[in-house]
Amino acid sequence: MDKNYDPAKIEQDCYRFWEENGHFSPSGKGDPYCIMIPPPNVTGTLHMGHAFQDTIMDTLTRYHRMLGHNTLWQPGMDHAGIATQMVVERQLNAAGTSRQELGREKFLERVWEWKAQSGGTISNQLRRLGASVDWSRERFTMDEGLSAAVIEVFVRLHEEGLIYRGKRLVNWDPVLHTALSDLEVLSEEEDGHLWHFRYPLTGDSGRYLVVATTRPETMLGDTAVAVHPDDQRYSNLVGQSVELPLTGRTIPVIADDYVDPEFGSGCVKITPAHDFNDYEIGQRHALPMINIMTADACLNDEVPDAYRGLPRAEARNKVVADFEQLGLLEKVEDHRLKVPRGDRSGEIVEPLLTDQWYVRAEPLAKPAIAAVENGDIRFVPENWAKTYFEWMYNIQDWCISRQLWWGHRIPAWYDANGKCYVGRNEAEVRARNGLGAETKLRQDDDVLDTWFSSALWPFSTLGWPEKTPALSTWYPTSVLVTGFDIIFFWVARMIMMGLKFAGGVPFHEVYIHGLVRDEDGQKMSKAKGNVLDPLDLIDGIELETLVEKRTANLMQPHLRKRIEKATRKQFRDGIPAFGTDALRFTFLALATTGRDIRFDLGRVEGYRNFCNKLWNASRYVLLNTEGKDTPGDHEYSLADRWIRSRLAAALETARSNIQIYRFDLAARALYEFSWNEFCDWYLELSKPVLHGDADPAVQRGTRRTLTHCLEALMRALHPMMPFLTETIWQRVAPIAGISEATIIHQRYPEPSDFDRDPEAEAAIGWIRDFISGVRQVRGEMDIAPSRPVEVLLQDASAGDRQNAERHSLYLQSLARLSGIRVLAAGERPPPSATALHGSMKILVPMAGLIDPAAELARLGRKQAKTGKELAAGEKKLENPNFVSNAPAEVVAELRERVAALRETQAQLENQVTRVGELLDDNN
RNA sequence: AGGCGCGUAGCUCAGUGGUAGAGCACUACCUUGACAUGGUAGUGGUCGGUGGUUCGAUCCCGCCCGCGCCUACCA
Repeated sequence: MDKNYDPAKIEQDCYRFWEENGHFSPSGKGDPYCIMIPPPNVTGTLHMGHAFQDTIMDTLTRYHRMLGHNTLWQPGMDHAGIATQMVVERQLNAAGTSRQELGREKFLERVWEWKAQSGGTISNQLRRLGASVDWSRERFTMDEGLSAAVIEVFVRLHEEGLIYRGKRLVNWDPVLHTALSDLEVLSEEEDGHLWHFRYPLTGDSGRYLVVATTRPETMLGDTAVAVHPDDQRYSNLVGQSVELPLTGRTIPVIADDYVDPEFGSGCVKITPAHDFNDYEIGQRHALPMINIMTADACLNDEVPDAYRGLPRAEARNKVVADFEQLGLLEKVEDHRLKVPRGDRSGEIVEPLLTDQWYVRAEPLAKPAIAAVENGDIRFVPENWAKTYFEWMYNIQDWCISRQLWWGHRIPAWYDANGKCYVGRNEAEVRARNGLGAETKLRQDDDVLDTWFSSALWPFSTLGWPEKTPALSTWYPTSVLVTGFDIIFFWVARMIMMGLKFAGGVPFHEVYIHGLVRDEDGQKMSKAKGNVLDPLDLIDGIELETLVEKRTANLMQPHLRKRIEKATRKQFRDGIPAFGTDALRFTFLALATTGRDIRFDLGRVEGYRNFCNKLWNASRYVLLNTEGKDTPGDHEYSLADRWIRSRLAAALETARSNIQIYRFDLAARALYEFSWNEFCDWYLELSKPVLHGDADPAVQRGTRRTLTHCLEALMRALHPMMPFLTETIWQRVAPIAGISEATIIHQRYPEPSDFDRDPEAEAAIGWIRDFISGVRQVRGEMDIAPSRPVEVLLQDASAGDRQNAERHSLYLQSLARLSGIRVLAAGERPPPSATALHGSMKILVPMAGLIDPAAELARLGRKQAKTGKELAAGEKKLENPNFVSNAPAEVVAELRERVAALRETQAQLENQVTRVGELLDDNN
């Protein structure tokens, strides 16, 4: 083995070995365990959030595989309708052509070409992350099988009346020319204005109502003015009408609870065709809906000539100018308002009346709510169930049509009269409706929302609607691992669809993880320029390359300077290569409940060092065991028994925490065991045994313990850091008598594989305290570690003497002692520095080593510390309420502690006196 | 406006009704034959503030301050 851990040398070979040998395939034996990957967008690349999520899923997958379960981690991607279409359109535009020029068929060919290329980026990233997905089962939402499932669901829902077509108000992207889901609309506060317009009252020249609006141009589509029914100021006007300026129309004044009398003038202009609230008011009052805009958000022919064809913004200016000219502009105020923008185009979304397809949500939501209420599905952490219910109780019908080309085309056909037929294909439609070849049918141009196919993902990937063995084996899946941001859009919809079509919940548990943020707590986004490619942490990246990467293809090029500056500041020397295992371990260590994670490079570095530590510990083990085995019995030393006991404890903690998704606690238990116990103490304790002339049977016991513990530790860590553990395991397993090719299918270690041994733990505790005591004196007195010292034991009990005798090999080696001498009762020791060990004193003679003044200072520090603790304890015991009310064992414990502290204090006092005398003598 | 979460060492984060912990950073010493991506020892915290419950609160409860997110939005 190399002296230093170098992830680049092992990781990719390791993955290739696994993949080529089909090690990720389900075993076909044991309880089924299945995770569906939340399909990433085929157009994109995996960001830190994905890497975090994938690490968690892979850890669960590998863990359950090692528990002997029939484990499937199902990979795949979604087709990301809008995003993908946009990318390809941009490519076409750059090449001087367009989607329209190419035509639908040719365009789709181009998209498929792009998909082949782009999808490769993500699969490569997944491989580099060590994801043990079953590649042979990879699925894509536009695959034939999945498309068949989409059509089947659409048709069945339609047959049941749960899908309908209607003219409704939708979020319309005027650049991309499609409806958007709420998820694709981002509302941010922006500076705007509030314009106050005067609407003259009909038949009463000179009197008018004042309405306030943030969107003056929409007044051309007003069909009413509303006031609150209880508003005294206007009650006499309800039922009358106003003359809508610029249009020559007369519109009614109506009363509706929606109006807030406190805001503005208390009068609201109502534009049912261009505002969601107004739309509902329009419904309630049967108001006409006048759509005044085109798909480009320009004014259409419903408005007076002067405004026709104007873009929204220009129309706004002209309307305001015209009001001013007419003397109908009351005032203009500055106003902050939330502006909804399409997240892809960045353009302001226009509420627009269009023909769309909808899923009737309420009947589907009912059983989906029940499934969480009755515990069929459990959220982890549980809090998220609230978020889920919140949405489900207020669920709206779901607009599933999109005016795109890339996606599942809606299986509906129209005849010449516009009559609509739904069916699995044209032939079925004709057959069912008795339509002969003479009837011309035209398929709906629109496609379905990507989320519609994603909602079927847990069962469509397993072969539904066919009754496949995979479906019956792995559905319902075990757990869904995802972010909270898509509980509404994806999780809830999978539950509804799963219950409706697959005969049960799609998963039993939903593990919701936090968001990965940058070091300043900012959300990572391309626009902010603070995104990190997980591969850049794995392989490292030069500063210049990183700057280039972050500033390339910016939507808003003016941000370039700021991003570059921030990047140069944060990553002065670029990013070093940490390797996948370190990155994964970092994610897991930070995966606490319900909390976003701030990504901290320092943590990754720390865990990279941990990898190196494991690497070198293994090197030590191999160096001392490989080819060193000799036949004969073995005997376990105290240290052997101790480390086995500690390993059992660590395994217990690790296992129980993985079960409850506390990866941070599991990771920490194994980290602490590895570093603080196995490396810091056990390996050191093994040295005097192996390098000395110990009994060969004991040496065999130690070698055995070294290999067995390391081998088990590698298995315990494997789900978290797969590459390092596989590499080391393959070397150490044969020595432990295991002759198999890979760690992947080995059993996850159990606490009962090793014996708990309280006696050994106590004994090693004594030894550690002894060694630490000497080291403290050495450290604080600046005695060179290379210089052996002799220690004297004063007031040693029979047990102490026995321990010192029995464990002298350990003590001498780890504390670097030249000898241990027990002082006879009453024997006066030479001037010494002291370490207290229970009632025993470990004395390090000062002669030539220690400056009495320094020892005095050190004792002083100890006294202060002990004194403080003692005072607090005594104060508590003096409180009669405490003594009478606190549990007896708590009081007893405190009494003991205080007694011990008094003893310590007295001994320190003693030493201070003695050293003080020495100082006086010297003077 | 409603909901959720957070506030613990300089930084990133664990944690518990009864002696406050880790990693990184920092200080001193050390290249001892697994590892300087290391070792040993150490410095560092009125656990956001304030009341209450309790013998005892960093932990439970109320209020306040600060931060973040989500949902609904005021035309």
